[in-house]
Amino acid sequence: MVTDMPSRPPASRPSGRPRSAAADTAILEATRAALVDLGWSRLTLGDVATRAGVAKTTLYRRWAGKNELVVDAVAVLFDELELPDRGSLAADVEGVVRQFAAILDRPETKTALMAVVAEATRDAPLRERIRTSIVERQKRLVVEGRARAAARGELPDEPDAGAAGRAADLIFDVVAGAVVHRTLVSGQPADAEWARAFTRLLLDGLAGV
Amino acid sequence: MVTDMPSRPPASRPSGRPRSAAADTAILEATRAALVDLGWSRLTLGDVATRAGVAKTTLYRRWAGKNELVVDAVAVLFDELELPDRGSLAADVEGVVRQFAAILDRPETKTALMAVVAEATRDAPLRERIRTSIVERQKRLVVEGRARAAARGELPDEPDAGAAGRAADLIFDVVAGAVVHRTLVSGQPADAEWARAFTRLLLDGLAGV
DNA sequence: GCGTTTCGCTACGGGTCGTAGCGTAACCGG
DNA sequence: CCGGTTACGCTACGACCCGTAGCGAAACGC
Repeated sequence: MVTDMPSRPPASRPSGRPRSAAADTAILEATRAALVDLGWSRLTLGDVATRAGVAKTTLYRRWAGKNELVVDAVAVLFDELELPDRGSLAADVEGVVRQFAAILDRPETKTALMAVVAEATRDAPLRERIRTSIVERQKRLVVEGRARAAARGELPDEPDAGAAGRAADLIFDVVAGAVVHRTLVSGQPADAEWARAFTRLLLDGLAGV
Repeated sequence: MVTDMPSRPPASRPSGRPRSAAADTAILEATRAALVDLGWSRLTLGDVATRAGVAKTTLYRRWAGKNELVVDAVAVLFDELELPDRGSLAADVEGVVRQFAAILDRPETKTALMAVVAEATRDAPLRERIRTSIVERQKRLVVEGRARAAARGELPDEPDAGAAGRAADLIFDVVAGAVVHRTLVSGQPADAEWARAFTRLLLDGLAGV
């Protein structure tokens, strides 16, 4: 979404014809459909506009380019992420893994996520956009699961806030990275059996197996 | 490399002007340079040909397209991977992490690796090419490190070959995935401190920290 | 020399990009 | 009801890159 809000909260009626909210959702939906049919590289903005029943110029008025559009189109899929309390740290870890795996199983995300990450290596604003709209939503689950485990007494309390943050970052990179690598690089499904084995490894370590 | 070898080993002299080996290396080198300067998306084959001092048609005679070319150009960087025996499992794990991190620190690999992986989700031959020329070279280190640890008695022997293979796959996805995610998604360096923390997590597990 | 294959070069049709320009539509205030 | 303002649909455009065809010249083995 393009955030060019004038910094005036009271009665922010910009006067004039308002942007069609229906067009926004239609465009994002068309983008996901195009990703499924064509993949990242063959996807063109002209095609998306046609699918959405919208003029190409309208698309360019709202998004700077392909990268930003696809990030927004895929980001909504991460809204469904949530972590019900399953009673134990092991069960919660497995729950997180299953959630990540389910999203990465969709063809839209398979082809789009790595592509935008690749683009983000040379585009700081895009990197920030990905961070806030995708990465942080995932990370929330990890932080939440850790807090629960600490409350249950399964993990030692960490008084140092800085160290706790670094630990959460590390665990997040391990969990998300493993699922992504398994799914996209190794090209094999992160199914229930794999999730169980990964959880055991994460909790008990290499020596514990 | 295009492997259109005629299945005739004896005296395979195809008669005619041989392909310039110098052109191959010049093209791959020019590709890496272009990746550094332009990144994946702005890289064009015409530009690579110009940089290499080679006609564009020559490039198309040897590689099917951008994907295949970049995979070959980046693959050679993984040749330097090796795992000197550092005496303990922890030290060896840290060594592997440092090696992966060093390669991912280069701007060529940063922008190229995720891009080709994204393309590979819709291109099975490309996936196989990546597997044999990049992934397997990394995986070798993990298998080797595990064998050493077992010989030292740091890990229990695994008589079942199938289970051992699955375990190696899992560990590889965890190690490589964590480094990749840390570097490219979280956008932070996998430095010595991080490698140490990760190693401790991998060996002792969540509870051990 | 002869056949064969590669090379450099030029040229081309086809596709996508991102933008400009125009007339029309929607919403607001007076 | 009527200007002011902004969004929309449409068309057209130059610029760029793609991938290939066709040519003459160069580099091998025989």
